[in-house]
Amino acid sequence: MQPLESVTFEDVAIDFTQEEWALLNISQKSLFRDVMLENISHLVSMGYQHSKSDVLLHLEQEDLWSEVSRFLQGQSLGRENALKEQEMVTKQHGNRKETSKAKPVTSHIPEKPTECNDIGEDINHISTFSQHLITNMKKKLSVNKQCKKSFSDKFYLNQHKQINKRGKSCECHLCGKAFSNYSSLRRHEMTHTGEKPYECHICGNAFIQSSDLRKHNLTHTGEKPYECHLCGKAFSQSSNLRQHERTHTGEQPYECPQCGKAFSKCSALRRHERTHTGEKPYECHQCGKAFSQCSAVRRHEGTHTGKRILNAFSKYSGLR
DNA sequence: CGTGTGTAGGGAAAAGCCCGGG
DNA sequence: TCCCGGGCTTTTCCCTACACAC
Repeated sequence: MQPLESVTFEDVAIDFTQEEWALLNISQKSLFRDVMLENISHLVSMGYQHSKSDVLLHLEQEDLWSEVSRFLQGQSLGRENALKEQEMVTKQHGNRKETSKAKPVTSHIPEKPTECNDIGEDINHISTFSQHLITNMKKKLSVNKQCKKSFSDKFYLNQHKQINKRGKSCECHLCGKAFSNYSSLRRHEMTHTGEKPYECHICGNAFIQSSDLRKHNLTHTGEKPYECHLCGKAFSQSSNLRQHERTHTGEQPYECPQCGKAFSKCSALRRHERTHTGEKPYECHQCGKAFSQCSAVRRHEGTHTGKRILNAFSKYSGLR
């Protein structure tokens, strides 16, 4: 098989300006270090010959570089030794599997734009921005050793391998995603063009795929074909049933990369992660107090309502 | 002890997108 | 190549319970 293109350190490196670097906390810097070391190890395993200068050009942050250069010195002793050394680094810094297992955050709220040079998206808060940078680091982890391209997640990696195997490629000219056949690409392109050929005759909602429309129709008919064999509860979508079944099985596939706590659903993990980041995206309309959970702010707002009613009552009844 | 808050468990509904098979 | 069914993932909203501080 022909190598598609040679990989460079730039392909796996994540650049921070001093300003961006200053926004990261200790654990984020640590994650950065782990990701960079892992990326370098991928390159080494693929036979990448580093030049010290091009690595250091990208790694000019604090004493991280001494660790990186120790690692790179290890390479010069031979790839095997280098990998052993990297394993040692891995042990020193905990289980990096957890890092690579973390799912990338894909949604951003465009409010106060801070531009991410990596992918050109706008990020609303500084904390979100630094999180986003971390996310981009994580995205660089999956490297296809066969053709030396990097991919955002396992799915695209596997898909890419498939395409390599079949020797053909249908790539979206807008986002670069690759598909195994033309019709998949056509369908995908609709997500960019906004084309939605299947329209619900009841509510007018439109969908890209006929199966999506059928799924949607169940919300009108109230049909719930998926039933839990343990408690009999029914659901309109199989995935909702699976989610429910985890309450019986106790399965908790979503693990917090920071503290290891596991959750049964993705959204619970994301909610939990805000306890680490300190992110409080929900604000009370009355007093501006911020909360990490939507329901917490609503509950809090209820206390204002209660006070208002109490005040009104006191005023009316002459009490005070 | 009551109140407010932080946090987590879980239900419900829905949508987006991809894959494999016919 | 298209259609279809199925599956995975994510999002949003909600209610609730428990622990804890004040």
